[in-house]
Amino acid sequence: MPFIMIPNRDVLASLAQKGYRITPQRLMILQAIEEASGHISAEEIYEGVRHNYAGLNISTVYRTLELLKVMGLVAETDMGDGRVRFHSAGHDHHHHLVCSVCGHVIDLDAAALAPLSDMLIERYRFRADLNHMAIFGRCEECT
Amino acid sequence: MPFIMIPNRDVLASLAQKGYRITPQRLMILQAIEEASGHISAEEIYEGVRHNYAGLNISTVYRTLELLKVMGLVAETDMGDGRVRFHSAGHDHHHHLVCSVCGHVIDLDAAALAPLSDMLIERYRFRADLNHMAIFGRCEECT
DNA sequence: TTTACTGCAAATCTTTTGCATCAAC
DNA sequence: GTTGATGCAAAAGATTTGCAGTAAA
Repeated sequence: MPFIMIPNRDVLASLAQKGYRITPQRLMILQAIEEASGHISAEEIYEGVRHNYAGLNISTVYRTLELLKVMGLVAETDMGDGRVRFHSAGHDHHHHLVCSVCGHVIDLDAAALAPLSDMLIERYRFRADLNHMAIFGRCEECT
Repeated sequence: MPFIMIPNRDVLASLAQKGYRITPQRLMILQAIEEASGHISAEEIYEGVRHNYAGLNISTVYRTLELLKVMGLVAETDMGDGRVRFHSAGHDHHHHLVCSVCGHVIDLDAAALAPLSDMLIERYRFRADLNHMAIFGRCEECT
């Protein structure tokens, strides 16, 4: 009953290898995450996929996201708006500068926080998972 | 109907000055935030205050926190456990290294992130409000 | 006296869960 | 045929809101 789907070979292999099943719902949810330019919420994935497959249930989205998260295939970021957002872990790591006033999000590449990461390990023996990070503040326009 | 209360002159002055009223509930909520060593949730404030004043309602706690937040008297931090935590904005700024495995929280003083803050302003014109920041990762024990 | 604040109850919103059915392997 | 996945509905947990009564100034 599904439609077009762009399988991500690596992800599908990871799932199959651990005995998880490749279902149309999972394929469509994965596709929605891949296609999203960046951060996408469970509700947005749900709405997006329903355009092709109205039968999808929101709990399936949450269960799939939980699975992908545990497998390290997607990462989540809390942008402070009361819902969690996801992005493909395969994409290059990046961070988010979130403007508290206008909500604008500036992406920041991983390298920009390398010094911070190094300092935390050296001084606190704390291995920061900086792919989960959102930094709040004010953007240039809202200063 | 309240009990002892340790008024914080600055905060009380700020409230009165803007026409907000000084109520026993607000005094007790403020006291609870002041007494908390660090981050405290709405539910914890509620439970703490109820020891002295059983009549308090949780919605009053949320409304007071919202007011104090807008006035810049308290700051909030999302430690990733599904509820927001607060601390007095008057206290010296600090940050949190949150272990995703054991939940342990290491405090980090503001100075440690000054280089990051400078870099974000210089390179992105983004004024980070680092008092709202929690960094997730793994602590030494959980590596 | 005026009107901001509170308590109460109900509503919202996101995320989770139990269970019977269904479909991937 | 097995058993993991899905849909449905209901639950859970945090936070918000409408409203009428209460109390701070």
